[in-house]
Amino acid sequence: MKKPISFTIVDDHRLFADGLARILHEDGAFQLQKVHNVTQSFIDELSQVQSDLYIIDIQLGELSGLDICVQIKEKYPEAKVILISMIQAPHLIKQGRKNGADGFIPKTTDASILKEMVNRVCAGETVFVERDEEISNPHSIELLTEREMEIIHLVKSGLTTRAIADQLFLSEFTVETHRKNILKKLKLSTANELIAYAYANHL
Amino acid sequence: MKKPISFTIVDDHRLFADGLARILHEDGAFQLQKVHNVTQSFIDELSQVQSDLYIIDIQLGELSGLDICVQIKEKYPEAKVILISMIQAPHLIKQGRKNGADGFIPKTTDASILKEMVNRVCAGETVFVERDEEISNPHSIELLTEREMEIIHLVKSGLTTRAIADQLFLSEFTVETHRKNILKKLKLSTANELIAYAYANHL
DNA sequence: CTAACAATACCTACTTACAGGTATTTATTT
DNA sequence: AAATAAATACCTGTAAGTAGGTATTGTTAG
Repeated sequence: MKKPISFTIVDDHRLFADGLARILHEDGAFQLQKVHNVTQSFIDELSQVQSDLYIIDIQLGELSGLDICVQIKEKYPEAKVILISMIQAPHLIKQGRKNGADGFIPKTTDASILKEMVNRVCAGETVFVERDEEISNPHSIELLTEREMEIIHLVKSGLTTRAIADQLFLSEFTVETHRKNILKKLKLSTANELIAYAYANHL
Repeated sequence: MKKPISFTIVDDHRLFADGLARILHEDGAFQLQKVHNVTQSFIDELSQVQSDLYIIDIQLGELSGLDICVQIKEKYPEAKVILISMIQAPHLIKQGRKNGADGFIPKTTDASILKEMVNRVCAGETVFVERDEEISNPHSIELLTEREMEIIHLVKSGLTTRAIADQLFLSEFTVETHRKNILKKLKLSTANELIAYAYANHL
């Protein structure tokens, strides 16, 4: 007889969490807690109820499941964390590993795979389901440096070169250089295209 | 004893569809068909199996559930269609009504609400769950005209004023005027901000 | 009917972005 | 020790976008 495993599902999509709960329930898991209204105050709730396993959606509106993963691992280093995402982008998986997650699964996979994965993670394995299909320019994305990714995030939020330079305490020239290198690497020609690209590829 | 209702779930997120299937199954629904690999060839499949109710996700990667709704309503005018979406934006709900859907529900609602909704829709009602919280500048969005929305879509995809003008057979001046009016209405100052805004608010 | 709105088009002055260079410093790798 | 990559910074010329106007036409609501 296996020992009981307690789960916590963190997802602002109740319908998804409700369905997921039923899937896991079939498998004999209990003490199933669901968290929907994911706010920063969720961190406080963490200290009240500890689970053996946390299943966390990455795309949570305001917050990122990647950050919550870090917070949970800090509080409960022995707890298992599985990240779930709408998209299976390499950079998300990479970041998930960095943040100490025990597993990653895209929402495009099915219930049986999740169940198998949960069992393996609870047994101590780490299971990262890699992308099953490439997104547009995967190679190009890999080429980008840390600093360039940082610049992209700022461009994406609508900032001008001037504003980015101020924020990062850099020269405008430097920011423009980074910007040009980014455009060259991604084979784009304007900042507008870059923003569209970044959103489309969830950079 | 109620007559049996057949369902079809259209969603590229298997995990969501699997969970949803279990939620609906509890309610005594059967002939449950799930469609995951949603491609344009799905239209062909439609002619093979007819359901009483179609539950369709709007965000399907390449395709839009809004389009599939139209196609289903054309083939089976008597079939019920419920749209599901990650976001409860007014423009999506509006478009859903236009496209003949019988209901709309955001993923943030829970299983019990969905069940109630399914029952009501099958009974002939139309049920549109409106947004329970406002997104950033809801009033501003309403102010936008059809043409302005069209321009936004093109700006959003990274096109320049010149390219937009060519595509719409307009003068560059005209496009610039629209652009300025959009920025004024949304209280933004650059195209970059507009793109970021459009993506963030799923315009 | 007429006031308001939407869509169209033009103008000038100013700001920001882009293309295509060069160049220095630091850290890492061979 | 030399080569490579990353991050930094600068320059010039050209292209594109923004601010703040004006103005005409057609349609719609009061």
